[in-house]
Amino acid sequence: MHRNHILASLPAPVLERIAPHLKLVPMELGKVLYESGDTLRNVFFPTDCIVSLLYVLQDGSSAEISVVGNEGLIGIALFMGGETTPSRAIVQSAGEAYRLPGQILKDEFHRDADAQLLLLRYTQALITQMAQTAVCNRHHSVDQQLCRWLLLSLDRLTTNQLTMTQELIANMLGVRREGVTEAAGKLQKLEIIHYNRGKITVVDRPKLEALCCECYAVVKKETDRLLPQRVN
Amino acid sequence: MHRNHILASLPAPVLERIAPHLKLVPMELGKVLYESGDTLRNVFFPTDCIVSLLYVLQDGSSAEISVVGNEGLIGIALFMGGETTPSRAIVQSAGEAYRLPGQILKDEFHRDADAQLLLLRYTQALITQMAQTAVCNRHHSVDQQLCRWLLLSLDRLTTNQLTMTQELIANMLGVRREGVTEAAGKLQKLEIIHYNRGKITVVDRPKLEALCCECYAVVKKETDRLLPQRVN
DNA sequence: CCGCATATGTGCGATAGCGAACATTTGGGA
DNA sequence: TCCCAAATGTTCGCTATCGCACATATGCGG
Repeated sequence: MHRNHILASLPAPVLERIAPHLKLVPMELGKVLYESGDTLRNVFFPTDCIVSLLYVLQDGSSAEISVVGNEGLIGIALFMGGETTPSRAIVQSAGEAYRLPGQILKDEFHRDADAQLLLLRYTQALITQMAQTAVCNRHHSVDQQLCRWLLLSLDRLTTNQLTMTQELIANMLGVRREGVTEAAGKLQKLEIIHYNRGKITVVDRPKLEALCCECYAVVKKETDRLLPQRVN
Repeated sequence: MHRNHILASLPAPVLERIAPHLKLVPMELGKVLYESGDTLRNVFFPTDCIVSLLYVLQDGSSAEISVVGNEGLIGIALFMGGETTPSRAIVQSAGEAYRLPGQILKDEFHRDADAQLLLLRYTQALITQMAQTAVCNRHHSVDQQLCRWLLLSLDRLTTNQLTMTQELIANMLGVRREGVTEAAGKLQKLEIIHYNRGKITVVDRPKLEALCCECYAVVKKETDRLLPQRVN
């Protein structure tokens, strides 16, 4: 359970109480944890998977508004009192996560002040990520945003390789697949990444950070401030 | 105090306790309530003013990530545990607001469960607005976004006239002033709005809603669901 | 090891928005 | 009343991204 930073940071008594209800479940690539408007029954604490929160428009176009890995949890709407959200949560990188019935977390949220503070601070970090995404969408190029996206993913993985087609990345970024092809081609030419049929390997992370817009660093800094126990 | 929906919805005992600390203060156009990174000392409950939350990039360009009027409050980072946020809060439409020392609200947040639920649900509504803004920034035209922005402002005013130059709107939307001029010109030609040197009058709201992208309605619906006591 | 579904590459015209330069209008203060 | 700063209007070339069409490459299942 220590592999998820939120679980690892919960006060011992809280963890003891919820432990019996935690179940490690597989998270397959592409699995939808919840659809826009669904009533949330469970929350998920990723250990080694990555989940994207997407907003989907009526015409089917979409944009990723935040990414969740082992630094966080999926289902904040439960303790925020909303029960549902207008977003879709989809597994972007396969792995595992601890599943917990929402009510159990909700109970602890109201019972333990430290747990509550932790969850609220994580939520604020998530808010920062969403807001910065909004600005990034407005002002930065696809090239820069791809760098940002790769860094966000990299931070949530233990390897430097991700399994992800350009088509899927395009969906996340809310741009055309061709745009991603072009941006990724540039990065490959610069020997920063290497990719092949859905496998992307980042070979020069420093250069990736250099090409990226400031949005990545802003969010990372704020997340580290809010959740200092976080390792990544 | 009933003019702010959050204050109006607080449990009576809570309101009684905080009332002595509430001070009605003027909110002048352009006033910055807090800068990115500032430690928040007070929270503000607008009665008839509008405050924008902006994210500002290093190069000075910016984008509005949410709007707060009498349906909400400014300073959620206080009870979310962060104390600061990377955003700027600026008065977009003059008026008044109740100012409250942050610590007072924080105390009530931890003391009264109903007050806490209310504040958290408002925060979730704000999250929805930010996320939808991110998608809107990605996929919709300046024309549509101007409509959305006008509707958001209109909802927070008692009149159908707003005091706002195209230059300022451009800052909010994160686009060029000329882009706003063009979009506003179209709306004026269609007899939907009328404007003159910083005064904009909306004369045909239904048409404005028809031209707007879905983003406005999505956020409104979700806000109404989360905060049913809201009048607007 | 063959074939096909899937992933990636490329080219083209169209367009929205940008950046800059400059013209025009207008209302409030000296 | 007049003037000037502020607000709005207009033009032009430029670039990023789009939408579409189609070409090419490649790894997995039979």
